[in-house]
Amino acid sequence: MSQETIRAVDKPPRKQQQRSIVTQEKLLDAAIDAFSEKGFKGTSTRDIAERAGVHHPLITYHFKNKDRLWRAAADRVFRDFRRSLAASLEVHKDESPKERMASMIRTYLHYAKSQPALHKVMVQEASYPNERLDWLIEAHLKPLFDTSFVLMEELQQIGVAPPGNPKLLFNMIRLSSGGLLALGNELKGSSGIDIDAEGTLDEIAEMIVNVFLPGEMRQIA
Amino acid sequence: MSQETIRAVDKPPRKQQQRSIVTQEKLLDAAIDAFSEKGFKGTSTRDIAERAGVHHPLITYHFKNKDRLWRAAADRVFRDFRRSLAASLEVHKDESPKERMASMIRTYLHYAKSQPALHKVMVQEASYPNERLDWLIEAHLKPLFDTSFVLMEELQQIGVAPPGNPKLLFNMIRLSSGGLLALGNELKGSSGIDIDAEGTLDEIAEMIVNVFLPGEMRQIA
DNA sequence: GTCTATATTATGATAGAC
DNA sequence: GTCTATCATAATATAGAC
Repeated sequence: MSQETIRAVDKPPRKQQQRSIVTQEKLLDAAIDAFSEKGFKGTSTRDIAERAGVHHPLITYHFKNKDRLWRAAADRVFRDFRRSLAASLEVHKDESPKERMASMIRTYLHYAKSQPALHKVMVQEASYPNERLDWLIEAHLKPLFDTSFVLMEELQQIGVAPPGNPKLLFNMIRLSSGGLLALGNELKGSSGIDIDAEGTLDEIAEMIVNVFLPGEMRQIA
Repeated sequence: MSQETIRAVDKPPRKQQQRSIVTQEKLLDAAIDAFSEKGFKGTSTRDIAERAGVHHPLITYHFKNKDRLWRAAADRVFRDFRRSLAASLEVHKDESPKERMASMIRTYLHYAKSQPALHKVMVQEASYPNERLDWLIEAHLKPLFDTSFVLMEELQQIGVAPPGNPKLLFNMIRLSSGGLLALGNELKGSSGIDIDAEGTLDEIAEMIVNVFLPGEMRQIA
């Protein structure tokens, strides 16, 4: 008794809790992969459990049901990405708007390469109206996009980005970037583009900046 | 007996065959919608039969199995699109390369708006390696893309399109266009963009041409 | 060509032993 | 916290009546 009390204050988590966290992480990793590949309906919880190397009733135990597992998986992907993005924005916060947007694009590309679910999950769920999509928009997409729209407008005002609806322009950047990575399986066959080849990612980043932010910067006052 | 023989030469299809075609068309329409929304695995043949207002064993009767129904549905979408594209190319065949590509983009946008499955099916199947994707690439994507790559290079040579890998550039156009239409459900909530609003499609077309084909045409010799 | 009935397998979720 | 056993439902596909 007293031993346990001392341990609880000293070494924080008990062995049981540690193992639980490991199981949850394994399930989340597997869920992210499975859901991004086959969508919510196309994925079975048994498949997820198998990928995680875990018995399938444990999903109910840790996440209550399939829907909550999906949300937990999406949370992890988007929270993770937001952290990467915030770190990148912090590093470049004193640079020009063009440099800041360019580094956002690079961060997005690199994150989406290591975690294709970022883009795939959005596309899978957006393919028909449903509650998960509504939740995704409110919880993650809107907060993420709103700051980008402001930067986009700024870039148009100083003549770096082409004119037109800034929200449309931003979404075009996002869809080009995410789409090229999400369609890796197809691009090799249809276009001879190998997304995994050395240098391809940088080539894509450079081209996107070139196309969407072609203007030279005008000095402000 | 003799009546039937005369009819078979005169009025071509028998009543039975006509009804069969109608049933097949209804099933194909339903299949295109369902597969593009929830992917191959996420769609049940029962759902397709219900949407078509047909008893589900009829799918086996007309298409043998789920896989062949999917291929028949994809065939219809892509064949249809190729016909639209060919018609458009024929109309603009004597115009400048820039005008030809611009009209290709407009054709793609208008077709993908009326038939979102064109883009959605590609994205759904490309999300993980599988046989249907391989078939789609060989049967439809490669033939469709190869001619576009040539035109893209031409546009770069005359300074209309920005430099860089022309295949990458073409895919960016395709993903921006198709993606904006396929993500209609999301864009309204995340970005306040209403894809169904009067004029939005033209606005998108204009912006894509602006961004990807910004150069003025140089006169050749 | 169309339908009902059914075989077989997969799926989400739960109960209860350890 | 983990496992086995199990239930109810839904899926693909087939057989055979009409």
